[in-house]
Amino acid sequence: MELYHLRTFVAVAEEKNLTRAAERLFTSQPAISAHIKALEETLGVTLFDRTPKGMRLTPVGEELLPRARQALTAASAVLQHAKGLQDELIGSVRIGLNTDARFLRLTALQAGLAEHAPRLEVAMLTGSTGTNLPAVRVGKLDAAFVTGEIDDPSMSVCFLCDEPLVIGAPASLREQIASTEVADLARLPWVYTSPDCSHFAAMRALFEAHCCEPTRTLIANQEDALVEMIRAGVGLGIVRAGVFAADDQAYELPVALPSVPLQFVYLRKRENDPLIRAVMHQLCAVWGIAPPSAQAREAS
Amino acid sequence: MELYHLRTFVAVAEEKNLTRAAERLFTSQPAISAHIKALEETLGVTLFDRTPKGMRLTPVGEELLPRARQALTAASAVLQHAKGLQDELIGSVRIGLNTDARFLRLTALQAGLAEHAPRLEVAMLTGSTGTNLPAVRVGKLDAAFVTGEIDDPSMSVCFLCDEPLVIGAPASLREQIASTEVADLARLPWVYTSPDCSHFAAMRALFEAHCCEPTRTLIANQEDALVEMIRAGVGLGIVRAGVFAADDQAYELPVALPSVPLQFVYLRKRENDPLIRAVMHQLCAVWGIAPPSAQAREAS
DNA sequence: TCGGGTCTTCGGAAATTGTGATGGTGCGTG
DNA sequence: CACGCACCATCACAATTTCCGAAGACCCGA
Repeated sequence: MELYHLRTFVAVAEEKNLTRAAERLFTSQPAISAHIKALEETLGVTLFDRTPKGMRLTPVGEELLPRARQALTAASAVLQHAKGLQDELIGSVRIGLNTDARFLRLTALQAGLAEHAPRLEVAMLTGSTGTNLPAVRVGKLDAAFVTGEIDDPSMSVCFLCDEPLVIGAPASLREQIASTEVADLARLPWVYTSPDCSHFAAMRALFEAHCCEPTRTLIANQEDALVEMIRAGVGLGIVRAGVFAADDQAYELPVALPSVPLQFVYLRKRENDPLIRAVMHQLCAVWGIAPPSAQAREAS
Repeated sequence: MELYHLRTFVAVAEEKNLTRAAERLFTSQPAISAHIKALEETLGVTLFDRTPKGMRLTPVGEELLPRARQALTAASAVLQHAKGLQDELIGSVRIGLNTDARFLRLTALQAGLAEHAPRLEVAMLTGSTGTNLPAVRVGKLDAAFVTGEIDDPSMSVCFLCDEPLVIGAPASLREQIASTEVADLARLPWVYTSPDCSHFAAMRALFEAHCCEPTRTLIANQEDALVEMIRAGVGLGIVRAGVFAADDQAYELPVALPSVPLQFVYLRKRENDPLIRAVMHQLCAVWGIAPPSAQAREAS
């Protein structure tokens, strides 16, 4: 038994006439006849009395008709519901963070997503550039914020802004910092970041340029831990410019450092995934960037 | 969209694997793949994520799955319900009567039908041989009791018993009835039956045999009307033997009359109709007769 | 790098379904 | 009463769909 049997059943019951039912279903009268015959055979009952005036439901047919209608309704409900879900994003998206929410403009991103995909659950998961990248690769994250150059052909990278770096120093060390010569600074204690963090590369570049190596004190792989270490007086460290503004426990040293790019990454093979596209659309709106599709159009 | 699409959808969702789903549905794996693909296309959504480990429902698929199940359940409910109705008689049967219920053993017939076809509505419609026959012919009745020989090849006739006839006379005429010679009786007033009643034929035969014609007074085409006319003293009449037993307003004359057969008739072309068969089965049980199928077997 | 598992795609075979013509039947009408 | 008409059933054949087995692509774990 298939749905077309039931559709024919209902049509014939309503039209009481094979020919009209056939017209209504855009097919031929023998086809309709065969449907009814087949249905009667599989059900093991007689649905219609054949009269010279047409088809009249038997009591059994009368009793089965509402059930057939119900089945058809249930089937079309699947279709109906699917149409409703057609362009709606549901499920969840996991986005990896690598620094504080305000700088990443997360509230705006969240607001945009909530408006355009109200049933989409958004998970913002704090991490770092070093943990986010592999997480995106293996699918633990759908996308992530990272800093520094990404050289991975399987990743799509979206540049958001340049992130100026500074050397942060604890207020408690202010007296020991006589000069801002790098060689002098290297003799003070430093708080390291983990090697896969872009700050680490910046630090290495700084000291290599001056042929010296800083005193390694402690490794922090989360930015907030790094910031806290510096404020607590553990040592110097490289942080994003501005984090110590209006902070009386730490301050920025006037040393020129290269900036690192803040970027948003996701797996390149998912660039046409509606979920990714929706996130990118909102993200680009928040950051005032042309969306990837527009970029692709420009490139072509 | 057809039911097999939904069946496949559910099977794949449960097995999470095309190959196993194919085995469960006794078909090949490419067929299953095509079903899912077609369903996704008509629904306009992606139901599964294809992974190297198998098929995993997307959130959309997850949401549509229960609806698909519902549709399948509704469809199988049609089948289920039909199976239940398979051998059950429902609707109504209309049986024409031509004389009183006790003589026709209707309570036993009704009891038998009620037991074996509880959902069958039985209508016992009083009439007469003359009205019952055409009613059966045009389908106003499904079957009927009639008396007298039936010569109609389109009818199946089932003999029930011989019905002895007598001449009934009102007590008020007792003194005027000197002899029971037919010629004498013919001079008295008579209550006629309608010409299509078997009693009419009996009456004609009686008087023709004695070369006389009775005085026609009134025509009654319902047996109970006839009986009442006689009891009221309107005239003599031919009735079934026994109706005036223990009646002080009328009595039977000791005149030999031929008996007429009581029969049960229905359209021959409906002899294999389950409704007719059920009625005949019960009727034959009530009257201690071999059912028509048994008769056919004996004849062959 | 290989073997085993997955899903997809492909061409051709098989089954199903649909078509148009034809036949049988009952009904109403001239 | 015969004819035409409307109806459904059936038939042979065509069109479509569905199905199958093989081969391809991909990923994972060994």
